[in-house]
Amino acid sequence: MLKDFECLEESYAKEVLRERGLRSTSQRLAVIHVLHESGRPLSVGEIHDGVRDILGGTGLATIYRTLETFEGLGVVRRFNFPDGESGYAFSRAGNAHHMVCLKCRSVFDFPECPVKSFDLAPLERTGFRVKDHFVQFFGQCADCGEVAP
Amino acid sequence: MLKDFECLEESYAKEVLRERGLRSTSQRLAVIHVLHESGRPLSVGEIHDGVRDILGGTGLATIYRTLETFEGLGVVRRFNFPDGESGYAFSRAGNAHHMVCLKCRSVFDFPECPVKSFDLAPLERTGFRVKDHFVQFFGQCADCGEVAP
DNA sequence: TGGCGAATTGAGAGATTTTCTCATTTAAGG
DNA sequence: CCTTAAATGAGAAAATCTCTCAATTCGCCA
Repeated sequence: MLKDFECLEESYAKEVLRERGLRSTSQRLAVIHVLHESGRPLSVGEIHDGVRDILGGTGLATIYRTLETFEGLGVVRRFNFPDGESGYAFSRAGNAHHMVCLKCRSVFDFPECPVKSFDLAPLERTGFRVKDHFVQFFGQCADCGEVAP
Repeated sequence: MLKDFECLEESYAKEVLRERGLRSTSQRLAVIHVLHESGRPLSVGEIHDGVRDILGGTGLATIYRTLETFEGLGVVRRFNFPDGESGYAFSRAGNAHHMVCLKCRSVFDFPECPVKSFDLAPLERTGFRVKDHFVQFFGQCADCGEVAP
């Protein structure tokens, strides 16, 4: 099952699961597969549908559990769009910097962490100690820009 | 009603509502009042409880409608915490940069937009056109830092 | 390869959250 | 004050998420 479709993302997820002593079930791999194929964040319902297309009757609870597990592992990330919608997408651990196309909703990773060039001095002068950050840029991706400039 | 408690936030909300031809109802002002008093993002339930403490029986639907309205006006913003929780807090229009204390959950505005110092060139070289950004820094605020260094 | 034990899943009930409807109330201009 | 359209309340309905426990499946080890 799924062998013909195995992608880098699935191999990566398998490895992370094994490292943590968790099992690589067909359901978990199917979730990764669906997310990878889409290229944009998917809702729980969309993921559920996608997984059922591959595996047949899959419980909704399993989708929720799988997303929770993967989010904890840093393999999947939840995105919140400005309009209140949200979805899940594959994401290598630790990558918290994204460009989100407002038109096609695709998500692109940054070439490098942009926060490195942020001037945090005035911020920390207030006594706040920065431990983590989350950065999203919204706009229009190259493909959508060409179609409707 | 509420006159004795009127704060800057309420005046600001009133003004924004008037500009758009929307009414300053006691429910809407109470929502602002509750958010202002708390200083941290509140859940819909917490806001509902807070408003009922002031006004008595207030419909939950009104809270949802009010938050939606205010979010559209940029007066209120929804926050999504790393642990999946979320809440609403007062926020001047356009301010999309926040420091969130992971301990007390307070939200602080930035002294200035940190993205100004960010070099967008390598990013836009990929064809992506940046139109908006959303930046959150997570860490420990000055108060929480003193208590538990 | 076959079997064991623990992790994982399925199914559906249940809890929670959000939306919707429409009669009633209320803000704000005249 | 009066009028009128905006806004609310109440509860039903829809959507979303969680939980439980018996059945299944993965991964290890012989």
